This record gives sequence, C-alpha cells and structure tokens, in this order.
Amino acid sequence: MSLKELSLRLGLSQTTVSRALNGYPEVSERTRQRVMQLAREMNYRPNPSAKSLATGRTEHIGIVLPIEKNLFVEPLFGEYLAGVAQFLAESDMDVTVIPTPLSQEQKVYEQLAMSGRVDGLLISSPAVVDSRVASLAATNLPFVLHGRTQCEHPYSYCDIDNQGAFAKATRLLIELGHQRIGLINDECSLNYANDRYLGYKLALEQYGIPYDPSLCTQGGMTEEYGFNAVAQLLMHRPRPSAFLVSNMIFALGAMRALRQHGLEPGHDIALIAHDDHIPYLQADKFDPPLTTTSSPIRRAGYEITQMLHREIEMRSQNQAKQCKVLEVDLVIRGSTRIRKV
Amino acid sequence: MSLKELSLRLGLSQTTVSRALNGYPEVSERTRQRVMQLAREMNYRPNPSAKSLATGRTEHIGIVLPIEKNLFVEPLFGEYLAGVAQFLAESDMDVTVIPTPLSQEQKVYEQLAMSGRVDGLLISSPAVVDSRVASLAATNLPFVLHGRTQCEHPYSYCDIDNQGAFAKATRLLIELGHQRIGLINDECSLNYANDRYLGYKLALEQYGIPYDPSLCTQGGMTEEYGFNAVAQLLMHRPRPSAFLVSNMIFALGAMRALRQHGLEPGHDIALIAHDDHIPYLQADKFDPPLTTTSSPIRRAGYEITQMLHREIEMRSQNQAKQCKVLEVDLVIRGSTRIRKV
DNA sequence: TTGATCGTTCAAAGCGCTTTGAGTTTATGC
DNA sequence: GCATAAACTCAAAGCGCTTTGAACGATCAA
Repeated sequence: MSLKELSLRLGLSQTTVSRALNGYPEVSERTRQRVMQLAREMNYRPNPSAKSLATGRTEHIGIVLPIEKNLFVEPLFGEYLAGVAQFLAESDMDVTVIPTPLSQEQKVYEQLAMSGRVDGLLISSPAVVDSRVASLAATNLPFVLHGRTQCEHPYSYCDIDNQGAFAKATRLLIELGHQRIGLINDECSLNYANDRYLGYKLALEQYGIPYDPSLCTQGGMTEEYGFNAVAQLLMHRPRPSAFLVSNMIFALGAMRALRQHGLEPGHDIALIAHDDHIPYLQADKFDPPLTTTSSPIRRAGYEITQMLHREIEMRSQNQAKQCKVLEVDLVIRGSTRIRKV
Repeated sequence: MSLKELSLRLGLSQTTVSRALNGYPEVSERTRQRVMQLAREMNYRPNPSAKSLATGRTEHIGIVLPIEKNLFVEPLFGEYLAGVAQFLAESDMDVTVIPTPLSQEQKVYEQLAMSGRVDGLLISSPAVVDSRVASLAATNLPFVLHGRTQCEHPYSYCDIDNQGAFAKATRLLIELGHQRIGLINDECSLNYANDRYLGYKLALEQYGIPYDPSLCTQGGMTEEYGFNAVAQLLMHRPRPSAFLVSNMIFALGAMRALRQHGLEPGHDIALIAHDDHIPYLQADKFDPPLTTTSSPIRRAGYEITQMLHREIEMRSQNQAKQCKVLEVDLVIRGSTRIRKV
C-alpha cells in the first residue's frame, strides 16, 4: 500500500493525499476525511525510509552502545532507557541502539554526524575529559550529554548535582559525629564519580576534618567490589564509623561485609548509599532502610530526551545550549539512625 | 558528500562508484582502489534512508519496548541487549527500540509488518499463550521468539530448557534428602516461569513426593518479594528445608530472609537459584557461593540475533522455522553443601 | 465585465541510493 | 583481420515520499 496506490484509488494526486495525511491546511475538509478514511481502511503506513529521504529526518535518536564495556549493561541502563522511551513514545520517535566495538567508538560518533542515521544523539557516562563531546560539538548533529565533562566548546547537558549530593551526605554524617568516613566510589575517571568524590572532600574541608585518601576507594559496580572494599576498610585503625557508597549494588555488598563483621548498620555503624531507583532494589525495603542520596535515573532519561527533542526541533536556529542540573534529595532512613558517641 | 559528488570527482558514473564500494565483481581492481581511496579521504557514508529505499532493507532489527511494564527494565534486559548488540556489531546492523504504550502493543506489531521500519523482530518474555506471536506469524516479517509459547502456526524460537533445569535442580535437592522444597518463582503467566514450575512438579512426581501448592509462590522480580516469599514460607510447618528461587534478585531477598531467621544457607537450609549471569551479581561471589541453574542470557541474546539474521537472509526462500533450546547447567556450590538428615 | 484573491488541486522535480539493460573497449581464437 | 567473448563503464529508471510552482475554478470588489 503506497501513496501512489492510495491516490489512484481516491482519484487524487499524491500531493493532495500526502498533504491531507500530514495535516496541511490547503486541503478541503471533505477531501481530508475521504483520504483519512481510506488510509485507515487500507491500513496505510508511509514508508519510513522514503519519508526520511524526502524530509531529511529519521525520527530516530541514537545511543551508541559499546559492546565490550559493561557501562551500559549496568542495572541503570534499563531504567535510563525506560525514561528515554517514555518521552519518545509521546513524540512518536524511536531509538536506534548502535552497537560498537570500543576501538571504533570515536569513529562511529564522527560518522554518525555525516550519515544522517539519526536526528540526534544521547551520550552517557562521560569521562572527566571526554573526547566524544569535543568531537561532536564540532559537528552540527544535535546531542545532549547525560552528565558533564571538561570541554572547550559549549554543549547541552543534563546532569544531577553529584557534588552537592555527596557533600550533603557527608555533612550529615559529620553532624552525626562521624569523623572517619569511608567512601566506596565508582571509577573516578568517570565524571560523576569524580564529582561525588569532590563533594565528599568539600564537606570534610568545611568541617576542618583531615582528608585521608586511604579511606577512599573506587571500583567497578559489582556486589563483590562493595563487599571487598568495605571489608578492607574495616581493617583500618581507627576504624571508619560510617560509609558512603556510590550505588545500590555496592550497598548490597557493604551490608554483607558489615554484617559479617558483626556490625549492624544504623546501630553500630552508619551507611549512606546513592540511589538511582532501580525498581528491584529499593532503599526503603532494605533492612534497615537505607539513608540515600536519591535521584531517579528514569526521570533523567525522560528529561534529557525532552531536551534532545527540543535541540532537534531548533536545529536551524542555532540557539544557546541547554543546561540542566537536577537536584538530589537526601532521604534519611534507618541506616543513619544512630548518633556516634 | 553524496554518491553523485563522489562520482563527479572521480570522473566515473554513480553506477560504477556504487558497485566499486559494494564489492561487485564487474569493476576493475584499479578503479575500485581509486574509488575506495577517495571515499575514505572524503569520509563518505552512504545515506541509510536512500539505501533502504532502494534496497528495501533497513539493516535494523526491532525490539518493541512496552513503556509501562517493567518487563524490559529488568536487570536482564541490559545483558540480553548486550548479546544482541554483540552479534549485530559483527554484521553491521542496528537495533531499533520501539517504545510503545502497552495498550497499543498489538497494533504496533501489526504495523511493523507493513511499514518496513525493520528487517526483523525480536520478541521477548512470551506469555504461556502469546497473541503477538500468533499475529506476527500471519505476516511475512521475520521474527524470532526468545522463549516459547502455545501457537498454532509454526514460528522460530530460541529458548533455554527451563523445565529440564528446574527438574534437575529439584532432583538434586530431593537426593540431598529434602522433601519440602519452596519454589519462589516469577509470574507463571510468563511461559518460562510456568516451565520452571512444571519442571519442579515433574521431579517431585518422579520421586513420588506429594506436591504441595502452598509451597509455590510467584511474584515480580524484586529483592523485597524474594524476602517476603521466603519469610512467609518459613512460617509453614513442617518448615521447608530447601528453596528454589527463579532469579538472582530473589536470591538476595531469600538470603536476607534466611539469615534473619537465623538460618545459614548451605548449613541449615539449602538454596538454589537460577542464574542468568548478571555481571554485578555473581553466584560464586555470594556467601556461601550459590548453587545455580546457570544459563547466560547474554549468550541467548547473541544466538537469537544470529537466528534472526539467518531468517532475514533467507526470507525469500521460505524455509523451515528454526528452533533452538539451550541446555542449562546445574552448577553445584556451597549453598547446597549440607545433606539433610 | 474585469482583475485580483482565495481555496483547492495537480504535475513534476528531487531526496541519494541500487540496479537494469545497453554501450564501449579490450583481449582472444580462428 | 574479423567475429566473439570478456571486461568494464554508463545513462536512466525506480524505490516512496515531500514540496515547489503552476493551474484551475469560484468568489469578490470595483
């Protein structure tokens, strides 16, 4: 069922049928109704490739997926994608996931800008200095970064206030009397992890508490790493009396380590985790319920896609970049119930 | 940089350039080299929409993502997608994720068959009787089902042997002396969960152990549900002496519940989980290491995509459907160490 | 009545590629 | 030297849509 066939049956030109279907005003209402009617009956769908070729838009946004890295395979990716999808469903677009060997990542980003495969790009998990952003900023393919990075050129981004969040959390612990606070962080080459680290350090400084680098660890997001890191820090003397962990997977491992050492979180020791709201690991369902810095990543996915959509619509008028920083709540629960004495 | 421009610079026709680039034999080697050379220098990328329009292939496979359901937002989706991506990277294809409100799911599947948006479709998490499969089987859009379902028409699928796996696991427990075995399962409306249930029941039958429906529970994949289900079953008298849980998230909750009741898995009570190999939750890193029915879902993603690819290539010759059932290993570890006396 | 205006429709060009069918050149065999 | 085949190249059509610019008839003001 093509436009041509449809227009033949209707005794109209393709022009008129196309316009009727796309809501152009120069078609009489009677004609439009006839067209729509038949289109519905025939179950007509315009061919997307033909449409793209003619309009130059694909109605697809792209996400590059590095196949070796586990970056995207994290529990967070699903939630993030769900948010992205939620927005796209509203504006009738799709997402193209572009699987790419790590070695070719840079090249793929460059090509994407030329090829017109997608109308825009979402980029995740930036490094502290991220070359992808720099090279994309030089093209005119719309993109929004999920996070921030150091880059000379301006670019649009949507990030959460990682630094503020971890400063807040650290201050809470300090005010509860903790001086030796272990930080179990994601890899600090990633900007968000680095920001969290900076927030932690900032809070210590503000209270004049000496910063001890041996209390700061970083590693890949696995339950095992959370366990090992906490277990190891528990050997330090004087022992840390509180832990700040960068995600819920770490939190699982941390809980296990603490319990194994006979320590009851919220009772003998304080624990705060960052919570991205993974549906199957809810902080308030932990035992004890976990105090968290809380920021739904699904919402971030929704918002960033909205921003990208705007970016695409406005492509011609090259307007100012959009920058959004989402606040992070500090949600106090049982795992910090006890004041250190 | 279009074909036209490229051919002008080379002083060749578009035909020749196109053929040179696409490896057709009727181009001299000298010409081909010249063409490839300039194409590389100019960083030429054929426009995908134009290519699709001309060839009728998009080089995209589709995955419909129901935006409300958490089905895809499970920890497994990322791993599965990673496997899909891994294969696609090898054959230079992309995946189109099509976000869809649950209410429109059926319609979207129908449209997909008409519209030529994708060359083929991957379908996941079938219900015991799944209408998507029935309606797709009526079209000529290639698709492969991840799992199985009851359907009159033949269709291609790739599944794991859920029934066999859970029968094996149950038999192990029985042979260790357990008679009252709790089953913490995913929703049995899903075919894979139902199969696991059938496997469990089958093994009981084989050993002449009476089946007690009150020992079988089903629920959504959250840590909390795993916890609650086990906690509740522990109240039964006589108390179950072993648990079979359907995923690693449940296993987390189960461990927590057991410990809270003063039971040490592998010592006071036996525990087997199904393990899809989520990278951040590894069964052998649990304490004690978990006995599992083990089947990497990433591999399944790879295999099913390979099958779909074959299906697409062979579309014209309508050959027999492909059916593959992956074996599931039973990996014995510490959580079933102790023989019941 | 005339010319301008509006509302409605259309033919045709164009988007960037592949592919058909034909044309041109060069090598091969007799 | 000539016919035949092989090797190479090309012009043009076609994929299914949008969009430009023109055309047509009806309406209206002068």
